[in-house]
Parts: sequence; C-alpha cells; structure tokens
Amino acid sequence: MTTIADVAKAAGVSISTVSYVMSGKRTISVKTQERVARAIEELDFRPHAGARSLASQASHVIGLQAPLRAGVDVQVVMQIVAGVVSEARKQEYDILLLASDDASGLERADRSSSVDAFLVMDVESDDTRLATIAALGAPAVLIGLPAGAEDLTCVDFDFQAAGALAVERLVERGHRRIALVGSPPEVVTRHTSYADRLARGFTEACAAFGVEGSIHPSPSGADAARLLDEVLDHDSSISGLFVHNEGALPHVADRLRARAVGAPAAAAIDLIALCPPEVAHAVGGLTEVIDLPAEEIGAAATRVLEALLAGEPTERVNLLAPRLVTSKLAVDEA
Amino acid sequence: MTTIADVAKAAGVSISTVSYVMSGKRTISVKTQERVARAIEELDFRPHAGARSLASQASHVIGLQAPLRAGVDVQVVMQIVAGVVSEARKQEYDILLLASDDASGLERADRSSSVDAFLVMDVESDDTRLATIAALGAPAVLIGLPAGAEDLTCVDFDFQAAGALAVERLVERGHRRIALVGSPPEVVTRHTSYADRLARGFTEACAAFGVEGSIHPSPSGADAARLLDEVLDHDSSISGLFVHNEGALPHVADRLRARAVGAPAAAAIDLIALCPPEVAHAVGGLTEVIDLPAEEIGAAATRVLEALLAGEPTERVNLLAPRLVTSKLAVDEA
DNA sequence: GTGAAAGCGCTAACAA
DNA sequence: TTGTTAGCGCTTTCAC
Repeated sequence: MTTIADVAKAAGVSISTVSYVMSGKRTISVKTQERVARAIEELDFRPHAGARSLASQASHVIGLQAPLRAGVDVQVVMQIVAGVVSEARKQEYDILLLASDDASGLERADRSSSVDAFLVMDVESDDTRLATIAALGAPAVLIGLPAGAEDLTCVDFDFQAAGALAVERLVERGHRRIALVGSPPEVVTRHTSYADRLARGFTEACAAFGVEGSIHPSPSGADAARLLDEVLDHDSSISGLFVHNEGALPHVADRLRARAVGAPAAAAIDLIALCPPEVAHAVGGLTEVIDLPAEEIGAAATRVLEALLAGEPTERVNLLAPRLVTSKLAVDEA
Repeated sequence: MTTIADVAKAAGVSISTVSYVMSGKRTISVKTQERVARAIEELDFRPHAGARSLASQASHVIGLQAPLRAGVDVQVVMQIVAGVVSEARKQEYDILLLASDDASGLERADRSSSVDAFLVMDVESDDTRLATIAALGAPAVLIGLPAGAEDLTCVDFDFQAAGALAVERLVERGHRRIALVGSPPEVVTRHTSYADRLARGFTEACAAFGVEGSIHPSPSGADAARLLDEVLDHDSSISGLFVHNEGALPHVADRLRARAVGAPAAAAIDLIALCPPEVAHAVGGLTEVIDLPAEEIGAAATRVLEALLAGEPTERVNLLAPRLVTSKLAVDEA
C-alpha cells in the first residue's frame, strides 16, 4: 500500500507538506507543489479513507436513505439517486446507501462516524424518523416536506403548486369537473409527504376556481384501467384528468384512447400528467405534462447539504417550482 | 463522542478487553462479557468506522457499482440493489454506491481502502472494466456474465436457460414460428451481458426444436405497441411471443388484447414474459411467466462476495436457474 | 483470563 | 515556506 510517507520520500519533502499540498490549507511554493503532485501521480497515491476520517473528524461520505420498497415510483427514485450521486462526486463526496426501513440505520451510521451528513428520501407527512433525525450529530436534508416542519432542512419538488397548476390548466381548457388519479393506496395511506401535498394543492385550487375535483388513489398496473373506468362511469361529467402515478399512466392513457374510439369528440377526456419527461415520452401521446425534475431534486438536495456542511447559510425549505411542458409532437399527432 | 476508552472505564476493564469482547477473538469470562456489554449498551457505543478500518485493514464496506442510466430495467435494478443491501446488512456490511459510468470509480475506492470488496452490475459481454476489475486489490463479484470469463467471479440469473425454456414452452404449446421481443436497442448495442445470453439461448433452442425464431429489440414505451404491429403484420405466421422488456410489456400485452378482439380464437397470439412477479402482476392477464428473481440475484451475489471475503471456496460462475410460473388467476380469467 | 502498548495513515497544531 | 510530532480510536501483538 502506498502511504503519504512514500509520497513524501519520493518528493523529498515532509509528510505534512504532502498533506498540505493535498488540502491546500497552507501556501506552498510552486516548485514543491509540482514535485509533490508528480510523486502522487507516479505512485498513484490515494489517502486512506479511514485514516483521513480518523484524523480529520470527517469521512467525506454522505449517508443516503432511499426507499427500495414497493409502491414508490421506482423510475423517480432512481433518477433522484442518480442526481445525488453525480452531484456528490463533484464535491468529492461518496454515498453510503442505508437500508431504508428504520431510523436505527441513521443512528448507527451517525454514531460510528461513518458519515458526515444525511440525505433522507421518501419522507412521510408525519414521519417517525423526524425526532431521530433532529437528534443526529450530523446534519441532514430531507427530500420531501413533512407536516411538522421542525427545524429540519427540506428540499423537494413543489407538489402543492403542481396540483394547483394542473387544476388551473384544466380549468383554462374549460373543464368544470376534474379528477386526480394519484399514488397507490399504500403510498397515500402512509401519508407520503408528496401525495399529501399534491392532493392539498389540487383541492385548494379546485375550491378557488369553483370547480369540482375528486381524488382517486390508483393501483399501479393494469388495474389502473379498471379504476379509470369506474371513475369515469360513475360520474360522466368528469372531463379533465390529472394523473400522478408512473405505473398507472400508460394504462390510463391507453384506456383513454380506447374509450375515445367511436365516442363523440366533445366527450374526449383531457389529460395532464405529472412525471419525468422520459416517462411522458415512453407513454406517448401526452399533450401537456408537468415535468417532475427527479434528477434535479437529488442534485439540489445534495447541494443544500453540501452548503450545510460548509457552514454556509441555507434556506430551511427549498421547493422546486413546477413547469408545464407542452409537447409539440403530441400536439401534432392530435 | 463515546470511545472504547469510555467503555473500558465504565466497565472497569482495559481497552483491549472491550475490543476482544466485541470481536470475540479471545475467550473472556462471562462476568466480564456482561459488564462490558452493559457498558456498551448504556453508553450506546459504536466503534469509529474510520479508526476501525485503519487498525484492522478492513472497512466492512462493499462498493456497489449500479447502473443508474437509461434503458435499463429500473424495476429490476432497484430490486437487485435491495437484495444486496439487505443481505449485506445481515453480515454487518455497508454499501457504498459508486457512480456507475467509469472504471475509475472502482480504482479510486480501491486505492483509498474505503471498500473491502466490489459488486459490479450491468456488465457488458465485452466489458471494458474487466481488466481493471481483475487488477483491483479487493475481490469483486460481477452481477452478469461477460464473454471473456477471465478469472472473475460471476453471479447472475441464467438468461440463456431462460431463453431456451421459453422456446421449449412455446413449442410445447404448438407454436412453430415464434419471436423474442427483447431489450431496447441501446441495451442490445452495448451487448449487455444478459441480452446477449438470452438471445443465444433463444436462438439455440429454436434450432434444436427446428422452429423459426426471430429477435426484435424493442423500445420501452408506447412505441413497443407499434413494433409489435410491425412484427406481427410482417409475418402473420408468428403465433408465439417471448417478451423480456419491463417497459414494453404492458404495451405489448395491451396491444395483443386489442388485436385479439374480433379475431378468430385460432389466431390468438401466445405470450410468455420474463420479468419479476410484481411486474407480471401489475401488467395482468399473463398466464405464463418466467420469474426473474431480481432481489435474490442481489442477495446471492452478496453472499458469494462475503464467502470470498471470508476466504471460503466459491464457484467462479453462479447461475440461478429459471423457473416457470403459471398464474392460476390469469388462467381462470382466460 | 486480562492489560499495556505499539502501531495503522493521516491531519493539524506547534516550531522553525 | 517547510519540518516535527502529538494525537485521532481502534486492533493486536506481547507480556503476565
């Protein structure tokens, strides 16, 4: 194994000089810098992570608690994680993947100093982990927005604004009776923070615009088509649909197309979806989509966490504004 | 921060005794063990991961290189990762998530001793990382099966056998002209190991049974339905379909149902899918499915890696045999 | 069955 | 601008 001592010897300097060249915490003459850099390069030296973390009280690792469980939007979770990983690497941080189930994983990582900070995904409105997280030695950023704001830092997409935006658009298009086809029952029951907020934005906007809106948790697979039939057959005045459920979306879109066949054009159902652009594209035929910038959420959360670690001032609540995307292609098709 | 010295003092023993109680590498009197255990409990002591890794030359961390990129079967990747994480935790290992793109991430983690071993996913048949991996100081297990076997340890689902099994079933059901609707073009082009092996099993079995089989990479979204039409309209003698593409499956199944409406029963197309049970269930209406035990793949790979770390003898190639699942429910529906 | 003490490789005072 | 050295918290010889 190559150690800092090997590098120092090769460069003809002291150990501390090598350390300071790496950290930049001391002014070093250019000549020395170059010699050390060359030695590091030639020996392909990489400081021992454990030794460094022991001496510096910092591991340069971020603990990420990601939901690997069912019912969540896998596609979205993966993209958020991708955003986290790539942003973290830019600042030389590594990501430790914590088993998602319990809060004890957070405490273990915290007490063993294996992590400098935490990123917690899949936060529920009244999450039981909140107290634990607040008591952690290391700073944390939640991806989500629990009800009891506490004094935790949060980053998320503004689902409430998205719910309102969808209503606004559907109303603009002339609909007076609309429906939200949302997350699977298990997600809703858990009061996953985003589902709650989306529903709130939707409901409040409906009230504000004086239109009637109903909310329907949806299964994620082919059963979504059945649910859609139920909803539409139960109330034939529904003419606008807002879908937030990656697993249901393709089936809902398909069924909508099927129902449209042979029906009077006036009876066509309008659909706005909330999903990542890739999902929208895969489903196809969607004219208007509210973009869910999953990777950006992960990156943003990581940036906030890094700011926190750097001691820079940060907002407590950071929400990414929704953006409506109109697909030229889909419009042309229509 | 609580250290081992605090525990030693609280228990009235020496530091080394505490260490030996934790590791079990020395016989300690029951009385002492109990005293130490109580002290650890009361102080909620957790050894400093960095210090431990420095002193013991082992980090108790497994580096996982997972593909977060597009075109892969997100659902499957997530489940594999879940399998890895939960199995690793059982043996007190943590998971470091490595950015997936380059081999340099592996080398960095290796040289900095931040990891004891590697788990590499999304292996291509002729993967450029192979040489790098073989040169790593830490042992590695590939989830996949590259062409040049090298002397790397591999764990994967037996895609080749699965391809053959699907053909066998379709032939048993009387089909003489069958088609494989497979991974997206980008996956096939990269020669992702599983896509290659599935195709090989399919082709070889077709030859062995004397039936004609064609292979069609499929886009993952709604475009899959269009591809299906093309395939079926181009050759109307095709009566059996084998689908391995989570993103395409719902659309293919839907389109198949749509085409079946009003068509003579004799012209019905038979479908076998390769996917995780959850996906099959979400899609619905599938009578026969070859189970892709994603979580088990991750767990199995992790177990092999742990055996490797423990110095136990392991097989070089470990393949999980395919299993055909007949859905009672779907059969009843039909 | 238990302790004392020498490192593990690094960072960051303290000295020069 | 650079070097010397005392820890960081743990594991593991060596000694009893």
